[in-house]
Amino acid sequence: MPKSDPEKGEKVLRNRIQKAVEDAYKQGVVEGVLPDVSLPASHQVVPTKQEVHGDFASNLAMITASEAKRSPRELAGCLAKILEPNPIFHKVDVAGPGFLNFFVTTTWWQENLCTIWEAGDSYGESGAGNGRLVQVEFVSANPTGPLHVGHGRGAAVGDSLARVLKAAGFSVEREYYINDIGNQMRTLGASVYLRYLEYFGQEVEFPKEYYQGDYIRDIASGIASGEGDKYLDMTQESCLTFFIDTAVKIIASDIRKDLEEFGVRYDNWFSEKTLHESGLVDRTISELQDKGYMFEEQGALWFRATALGDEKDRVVKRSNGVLTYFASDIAYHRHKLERGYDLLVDIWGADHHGYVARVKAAIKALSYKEDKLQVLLVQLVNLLEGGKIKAMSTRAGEFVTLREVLDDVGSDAARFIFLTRRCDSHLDFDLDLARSQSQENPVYYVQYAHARLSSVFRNAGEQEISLAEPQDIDVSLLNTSEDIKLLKQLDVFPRLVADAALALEPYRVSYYLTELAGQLHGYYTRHRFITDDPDLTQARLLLADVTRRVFRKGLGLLGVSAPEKMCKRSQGTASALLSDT
RNA sequence: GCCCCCGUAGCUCAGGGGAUAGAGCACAGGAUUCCUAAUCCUGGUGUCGCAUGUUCGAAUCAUGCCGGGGGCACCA
Repeated sequence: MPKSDPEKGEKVLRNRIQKAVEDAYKQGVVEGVLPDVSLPASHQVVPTKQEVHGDFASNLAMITASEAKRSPRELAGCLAKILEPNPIFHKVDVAGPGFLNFFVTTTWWQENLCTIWEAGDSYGESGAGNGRLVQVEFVSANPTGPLHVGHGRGAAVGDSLARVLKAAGFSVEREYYINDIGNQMRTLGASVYLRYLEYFGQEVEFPKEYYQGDYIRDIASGIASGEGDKYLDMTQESCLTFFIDTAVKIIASDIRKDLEEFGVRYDNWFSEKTLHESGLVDRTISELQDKGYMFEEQGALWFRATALGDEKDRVVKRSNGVLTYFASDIAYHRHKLERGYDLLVDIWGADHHGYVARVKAAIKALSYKEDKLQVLLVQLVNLLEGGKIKAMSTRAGEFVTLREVLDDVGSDAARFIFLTRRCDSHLDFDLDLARSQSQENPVYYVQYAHARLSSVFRNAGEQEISLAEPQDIDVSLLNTSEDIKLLKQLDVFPRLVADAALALEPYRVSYYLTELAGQLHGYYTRHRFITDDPDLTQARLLLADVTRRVFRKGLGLLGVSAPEKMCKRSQGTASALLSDT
């Protein structure tokens, strides 16, 4: 058994093939069989989509054809002849309009398994991010009520993205921005105050625009039982701060608990209030004033966003002297930028897309490059039940909370489903599907693959079979088409993670895992891992071990558990979600 | 009206210059002496919204149009 070769891995293989093709062209020129043209930079060696096209394809013949004044197929034929003897190929084909198709030897894939094994639990990680420091800010829901399902999607996307970035060699921090100041807070405090009065039997008129949810009553009665009736004698104005602070504290801590139950932990909880208290908001505004990015009109102070790519100028301070939230946002992003991150990722609801241009304008005004900030807009979630959309009215406290969904379908199913779509596409979250303990539920499909492999090792343990050192294993026994397909799919993993990180698209991981699970299940029904032949058993256990690790790692990137056994959870009650109808 | 996103199989969606456009669900049939059948196998469907253009090549890029959603407040 040859030792593993550090020169292996999918990326290396591709680069090697690309170089081989280009060298072959030069050799052809020297030998006089190919016309002397400059090799275009657009030459690419790419993985193929179909098996019949081999493992990789080159488009060199097609893109040089017009300059070379020869037919692509003819050029490809010459190249193929030169490349054919290369030992990493067992075949080089000319196909279609002039593609070169490369079939890598099975030996390469088999030996590559040892390379993967040696990477251990770090397999899938890479240095694609070069240690660059990224901050991901997500959810950041106002602490005026519990999180709803839409926030859940943002949480799943943000957290998983952070995990993927970390695996791809970025340093990552997660941040939650708490809007704990401003008009909404006054409304929140006043809402609690009125419920507090009600608690003590006072007749109050509860305005429509106040927060209607029952949780407001809970907070009020909590205050009543903890602090008694001492606020009854005070004016609303004099005790409002207390009600605001208490309500925010309770709601924020509930939000935090919900998120933790969802597997999301933050490095920083950043308070908007502190931006004002430290004077950063005022300081930033006056600096932008000095730079000429501010002007006054009709008594208000405006940020000249149109000078920097936005369609409108934006108010920073209203004529009544009150700062807008945008003023805080400018200061907040400045604060983030000054903390030295190489990249800021903001994850917002799609309804905030009008905000992107103005915040980017602010970043430019602060003399930073606008691409320091990447905004991901997460589209709305439609909750489906019984094939119908459950309408969510944000007003009047009628919404399905994240907690209800978690209690109903569990964190794993919820996270997986949130991560099966690109974030800019609308997501139909089918509760019946998420709840179902069987076939249709995509999360179990992947988890079951992991559980099956775990079960194989449990059985091996019972038979006192343990995995030998890979160098003592004959990997050439992994020679069925299912073996080779699995080996190839495993090989793709690190590149997939790196690409997902660079594209800021964590959902790619769930696609990959679903595909890998399909291959594993197919393998499982056709072949046994534990066989009568000890050598074959060792080879297959090595494959099983590596595959299992990829599942564990991949599920970890989604924040989904990788169970050793599948066990039915107690059926959640559907009625819990219908309480608002 | 202006801006952003979307339009691909009956449904939900991948693919985002490359070859005969894919997967899941749904529908029908089949598979279990053997590591978990929450699994596997077989069966077919497409005007890639429409139209021009860019080129060796367009579902993919550009422009226009049609349709759906969202955004365009001294709101957040």
